Order: sequence, then structure tokens, then C-alpha cells
Amino acid sequence: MAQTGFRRLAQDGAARTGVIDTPRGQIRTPAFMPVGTAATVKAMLPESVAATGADILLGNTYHLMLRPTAERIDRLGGLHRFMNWDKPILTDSGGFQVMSLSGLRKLTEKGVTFKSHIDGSKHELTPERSMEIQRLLGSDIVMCFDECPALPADRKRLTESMRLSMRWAERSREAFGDRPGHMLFGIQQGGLEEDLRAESAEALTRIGFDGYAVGGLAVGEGQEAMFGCLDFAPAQLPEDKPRYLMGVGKPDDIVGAVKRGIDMMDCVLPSRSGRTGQAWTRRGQVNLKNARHADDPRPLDENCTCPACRSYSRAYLHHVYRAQEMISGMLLTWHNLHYYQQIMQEMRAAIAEGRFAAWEAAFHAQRAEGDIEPL
RNA sequence: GCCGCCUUAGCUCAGUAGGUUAGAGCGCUAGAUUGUGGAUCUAGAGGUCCCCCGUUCGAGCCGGGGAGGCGGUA
Repeated sequence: MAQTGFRRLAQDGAARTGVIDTPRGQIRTPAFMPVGTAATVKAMLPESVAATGADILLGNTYHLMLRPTAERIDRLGGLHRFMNWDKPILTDSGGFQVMSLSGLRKLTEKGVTFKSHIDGSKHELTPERSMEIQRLLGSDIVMCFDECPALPADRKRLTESMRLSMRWAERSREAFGDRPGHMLFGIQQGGLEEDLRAESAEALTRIGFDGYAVGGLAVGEGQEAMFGCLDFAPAQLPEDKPRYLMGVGKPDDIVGAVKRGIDMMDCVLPSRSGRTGQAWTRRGQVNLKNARHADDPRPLDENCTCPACRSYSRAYLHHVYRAQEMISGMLLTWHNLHYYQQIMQEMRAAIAEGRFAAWEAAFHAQRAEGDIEPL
């Protein structure tokens, strides 16, 4: 069994490619992690997700603690066995979902109390409890419990929130303990402020983690502002550890993040879009809901090898979405995840071969052409 | 044949003492969606108010006639 950790293989500009070794397998970076919130990547079988090229999935502390509960998953053999996915799983700590999903919540130094979005029942999450839940789930990459403020937020709020998250990071590290084969990632906060990001990075580095996440982005600031932050934030983090940009994003967000030194990303977009009739292709975003596809016998993307593009027409994808047939979400999710993983694979190869800039130019040129003309 | 009820957006229906530009839900046409509530939100198009005549300053609404639909009855 290879030692658990990150190996950098090549760098091109700020973009890096490498491998994270874990007892459950290798994670090729830059990596895109499909989101499997409730112990499933919605509309996909695990083997199908693996077939798209995913090396790792994301699971959620918040959702799983409420249903079916971490203790039950533990009794049933852990999350991997429960959901039939034997490759690595990264679990989010619950901090973000408490902010974005639960109704009433109360934030203190100790942690957060909140009401379940499912039945209104009251729960508490602390760094210690989050670490316990992620241990019960059997997560391979555990995330620190943090607070993620929505942007825009004033500097005072960002500072206080970041410093609280850093104190929680220390408690998370303490509670996680020493677990060979499992990794713990710290999460940098500080909004768009360079000095706050630096203070956060220093605090995390002093504590010491197996990887470092850039948190608190893609929360309303827009791509330009996010890239502006990514021009300095990744470089503030240790270069010999993986850097994970949380919750991003659209294909061009991902390319821009990799260009700026990000190694890992996750996003609900390809899977959620897949369920709502939106496809992401090398030509950009295609809305299969639109009436212009109703009589179109052509594939979504004639160059794509996913099942949706190989065997079905735009007319069919349009029809099954309109008819609200389940295969609609299945096919489009598969396509989107396939496309995302294809981008990642192409970027890994381009970085390894020192031609990332040329690859990026071609990526943007193809998108600029736009989708095929309606018939 | 007679009696009653009904006819308003593509569909199902509101509507007001008779008073600017006639509404809703769904559907339709688009848009949003970034550490997942298979969710949600936003905008837009769409009308011979069944037809004709009358009353009135003014009729989807009141009166008369007609057409169509549903139910009851002989």
C-alpha cells in the first residue's frame, strides 16, 4: 500500500498535476469530485460515476447526520460499503450546509445549533462532533468544521468569522487525532481580502494539515472577483500539499482555478444541471429545455463518447426532460460528469506536457464558437 | 318538446353597484442555479369575455334573440 499523501508530478506556470495516494486508491489531480450528498450521486450508479473518470466523491456530514445518521451508517459498515463506492470519499464538515440549508441557527464559540431542514428537529454541530461524524462515516479526506459567510460581507464580519474558523480548525485537528490512511484538510477563509487570506493561511499552516482548502468563494462574488482572489490565495498555502477550491464551479471557473494553482474541486453544477435540463459541453452551456431541440435528430455533442451523446438525439433529450422522465436526469448527469472529467483529464495531460496555455486557448476558442445552429 | 345550469388565455376556472390597461393556477417562451431540498426563483408571450341586437356617457357584467355544451323531465 502506497503511503497516504500528495505527490506533485509536474507544474506548468502555476498549474500543477500530481497524485494523492490513499489506501482506497489514487486521486489524479487536478481532480473534479462529483457531489454525492445523501450517499448517492443523484441519478447515477456508482460504477457509472467511476466510468466517467471520477477518482473520488464528496459526501455530506450535514445531510447524513440527519438521515440516516452517522451511527447507522457506521453500524452498516461505513459509507463506502453503504453506498457501494470503494474509491476515496471526501466529506464536507457541515458548516456550509448549516448556513445555506437550515432555518433557525445559533452560532457560538462552541459551535452551531440549527434546525433540520427535513423535520425541524434541533441539532448541534461542533468541530468535535463533526470530526466524530466524519470518522463514523469512514471518510478518507475529512474537512475541518468552519463557518462560511456569504459575500459581500463587511471586513469586520469576515475577520471575526475567519478567526473563529481558525480556532475551530485547531479544535478539528485536535479532535481528528492521528488516523493513518485518513487525511484532514484545513479551510482558508477571509473573503476577498488578501491580508485576511494570508492570516488564515498562516494559522492553518502552523497547525499543519494534509491538504488545504480555499473556502468561502463562489458565494456571490462573481468570477472576476473569485479569480482575483485566486491570484494570491493558493500561493499563500503550502505548495507541497493539495489545494482544494470548495464548491467550484462552471467549466471555465474550473479551468481558471487550475491555472491559478488549484488541485481539487467539487461542485453540484454538473449533477444538478443534469436534472434540470442543462448540459455543459465543449461549446458551452446548452439548455435542452429549449423548444429549438424538439425536432433535432443530432447528438448533443457529436464528439462526446458518453451514453447520452452516443445513443440519443437532442430531440429525445428534450422530450424526456419535458415529460419529466427519470432517464432525462440520468443521461444529462452522465453527460455532464463525463464532460467535466474529460476536461480534467485533458488539463492533467496538458500540464504534464507543458502545454497548458495552448490547451486553455483552445478551450476558450471552442466555447466562443457557441452551440450548433438550430436546424 | 319543456325546465335548469353553463360558455372569459392552450387547459381548468375566478371576476366586479356597470367604470382606466380583464386576472389566477397549470401549460407555453426564455433566464437564473457554484462545499445538492430531484428544490426554488425571475421575466415574457398569449383574450372577438360564444354571436347579434338593445339599454347606458360607459356592458365580460343588465335586457331580448340566437348558437353550442351539460343535466333533468315528458
